[in-house]
Amino acid sequence: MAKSEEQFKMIRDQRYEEISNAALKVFARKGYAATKINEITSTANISHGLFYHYFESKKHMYVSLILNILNLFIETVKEAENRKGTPRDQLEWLTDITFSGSLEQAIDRHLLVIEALKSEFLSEEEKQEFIQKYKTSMEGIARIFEKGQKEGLFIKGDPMELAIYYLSYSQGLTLWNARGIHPIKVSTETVMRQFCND
Amino acid sequence: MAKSEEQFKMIRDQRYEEISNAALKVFARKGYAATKINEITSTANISHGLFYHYFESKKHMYVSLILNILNLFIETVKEAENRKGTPRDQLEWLTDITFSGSLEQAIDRHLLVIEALKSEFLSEEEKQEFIQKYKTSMEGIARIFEKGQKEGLFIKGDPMELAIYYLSYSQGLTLWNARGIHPIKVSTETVMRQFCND
DNA sequence: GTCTATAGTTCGATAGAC
DNA sequence: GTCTATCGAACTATAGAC
Repeated sequence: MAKSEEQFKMIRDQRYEEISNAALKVFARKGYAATKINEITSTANISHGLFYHYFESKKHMYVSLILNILNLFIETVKEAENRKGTPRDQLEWLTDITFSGSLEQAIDRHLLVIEALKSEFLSEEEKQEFIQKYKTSMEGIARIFEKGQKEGLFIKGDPMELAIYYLSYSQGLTLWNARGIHPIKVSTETVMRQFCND
Repeated sequence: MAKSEEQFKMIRDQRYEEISNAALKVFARKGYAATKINEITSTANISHGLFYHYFESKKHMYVSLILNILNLFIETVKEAENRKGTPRDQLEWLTDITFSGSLEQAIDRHLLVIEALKSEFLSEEEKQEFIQKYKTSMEGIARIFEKGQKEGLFIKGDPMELAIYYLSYSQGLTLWNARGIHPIKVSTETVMRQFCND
C-alpha cells in the first residue's frame, strides 16, 4: 500500500519533469502565445488530456516553469557569492556557467525569462513575483561587484547598474547565439573586460 | 480627375502609415502570435475590415513592417560610415542614435527585429531575407571597426565578431530598458569602453 | 494514470451595404 | 474608402471510458 503510493509519486514526479522539459523547449522556441498544448504533449509523448491531469491550465504551467527557472538562477548566484576566490573569480565562474554546460537548455531558460519579464498576459501579482525574484538575483550580483570594487578589482559605478550592464550583456549574447546565424564562442574575458581594472 | 486621384493616394499613404505605426506598437508589446488584428485596428481607430483593404494578411503586414525597419537600420549604419570624424566618432554617433531620439519607437523597432530573427512562423525565404539585411548592416559596423583598428583606436579581434558583440550589447540594454523595472540611462561611454583602447 | 471525443471560445478573413 | 455582420478554422479545456 505504502509502496504503491511511493511508486505513484515517482511516476508523477517523472512525468512532471518530462512535461516541464518539453514545455521549456517549445515555449522558448515559439513564445507563450504561439505555443499549442498539442506541441507540448507530442514533444513529451503524452496525450492531450494527460497534460491537464498534471497542470491546471496553460498559464499555470507557464508560471510555475518560470518560477522554477528564477529560483534556480537565484541559487546559482548565491553559489557564486559563496565561492572562494576573489569577487572577480566569482563573477568569472558565473559567466562561465551561463555560457557553458548544456548550452541549449541554458539558452531556452534565458529566452523564457526574457519573454516573461516583458509579458502582458500575466496578472500584476504574477509579474511582480517574477520581478522580485529577478531583483533578488541582481542584488547578489551587485554584492559581488561591490566587494570587488572595494578591492579595486572592478571599475567604479553604482553596483546595481553594473549588475544591469552585466545581465544585459549576457542576455544580448545569449540571444545572439540563439539565432544561429553566426554563433560565436563567447569568451569570458571579453565579457569580464567590461568590468575589470586590469 | 487627376487631382482626386492624388488626394486618394494621400489618404491611402497616410492610412498606411497610421496602421503601420499602430501595428509596430502592438507587435512589439505582445509579439506576433499574441497580437490580434482587433488590437491593431482599435489602436489605429479603424474598422476591422479596413485593415484587410490595406494589407493582404496579418503575416504580410508583419513581414513588410520588419523589412522597412531593417532597411532603415541599414541606411543609418551607412550614414554613420559616411560621417566625417574618426571611426570612433562614427560608432559613438551610431550608439547615440540607437539610445536617444524617440526612445519608445526605437525600442519597439528593436524588439520587433529581435523577435523576427528568431521567429519560426516565417518561411525560410522570408527569414533569409531578414538575415541577409541584418548581415548587411553588421558588415557596415564591422567596416567601422576595421578602419578603427588600423588607426589603433579599437581593441584587436575579428571585426565581424566585434560587430556581434556591439549589437548584442545594444540589444541587451534595449531589452533591459523595455522591461521598465529599473530603466537606466545608457551612457555611450560605457558601451564604447568595451571596444576602445584607452 | 492515461486516452479519445467534443464542447465552448477565439480570431483571422470575407461579403456586402453605404 | 469605410463599416458591420458573419463564416469557418484552430485551439484550450473538459467529460467520460478504460
